[in-house]
Amino acid sequence: MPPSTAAPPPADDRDPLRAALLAWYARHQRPLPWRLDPSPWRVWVSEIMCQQTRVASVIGYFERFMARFPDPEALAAVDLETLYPFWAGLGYYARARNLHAAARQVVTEYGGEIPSDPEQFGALKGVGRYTRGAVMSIAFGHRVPVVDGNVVRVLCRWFNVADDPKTPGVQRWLWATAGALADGPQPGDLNQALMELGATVCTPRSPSCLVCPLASACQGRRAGDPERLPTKTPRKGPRAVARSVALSRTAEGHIWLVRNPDAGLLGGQWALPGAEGEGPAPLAALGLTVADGPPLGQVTHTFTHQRWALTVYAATGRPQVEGAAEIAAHPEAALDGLALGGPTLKALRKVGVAVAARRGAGRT
DNA sequence: AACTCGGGGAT
DNA sequence: ATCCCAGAGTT
Repeated sequence: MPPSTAAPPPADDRDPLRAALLAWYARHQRPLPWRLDPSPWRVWVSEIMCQQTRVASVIGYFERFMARFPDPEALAAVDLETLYPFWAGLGYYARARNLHAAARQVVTEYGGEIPSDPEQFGALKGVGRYTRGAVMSIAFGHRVPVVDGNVVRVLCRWFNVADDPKTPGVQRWLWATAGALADGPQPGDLNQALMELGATVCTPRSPSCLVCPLASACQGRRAGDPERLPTKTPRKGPRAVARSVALSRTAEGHIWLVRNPDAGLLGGQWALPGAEGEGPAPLAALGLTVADGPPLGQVTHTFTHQRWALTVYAATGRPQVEGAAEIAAHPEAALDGLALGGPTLKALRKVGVAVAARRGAGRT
């Protein structure tokens, strides 16, 4: 029923639970680094890094990033190639490019000061409705909502919403309901409380309803089996892609790598030269001479929408890859300082090239 | 509205 | 193996 009414719950139902959420959050929040010092820049960077990424895997990247880029000016002053190693392994590299562009916007348009106006901040590259709400509420205290995957789950269970949350009607209801909750004291804490609850209590599977501050009001629980919510849409499986890549060394033993163009998959990341297809033929098309004998190894790497089967061949020669941003031979000792894509990292390890297990360890 | 865009932790 | 995560941009 809630989505069809498209109205937030009445205030007198909302306020006691709002207080319960804030009390629960004050007691049970995780001590995350950006909560120690919630400056606009730190909150912004944390929100970008956390997009579609678990908090636990962000923390290390966040600390290294902030040590090297303590403010928008520091990021605006470097080029993308300097930034990429700090993002390598975190995924979704357009986030890094957009943040870099946005930092330059802040410097040129706002004198280096992050705008506190939601309209202005929301116009920056890579800042969508969620990130705008998060930074504006957490760092500036504006009473604006956030709706992320956690909030969707919490609200759909709380109000027993069985319709697909991706539909426009439910989206409107979600933002309106989250907006009503955020419209009060401590909007940043309230927003974080909803997300924290979704991340630690109202989890996708096996929610801990017994310790939930909303349990008595939860309509999804009252209706039975809150775990069925939110309704999930069936997703397509990844498309299978066969790729051949080459381990080609110079006379000095340096390894030929190519850097992907910024746009597209693994944008800006270094990779072993290769192409779609099976066997040595795709590599010969790159001007490489493939050694006789069996391939050096095989690895698989699954993205959201593609499943790569990578075959590594020993080869000689300098690769000629159409559209590459850069082609260069690197000594093995220098590989750790490069932004290496996931599939290449796996392939190098598979064929015995030592690469540090630690990811995102940018030079400082 | 449907795709693209990563990687990993939890189950 | 599957799910899904402090989403945004493009088509």
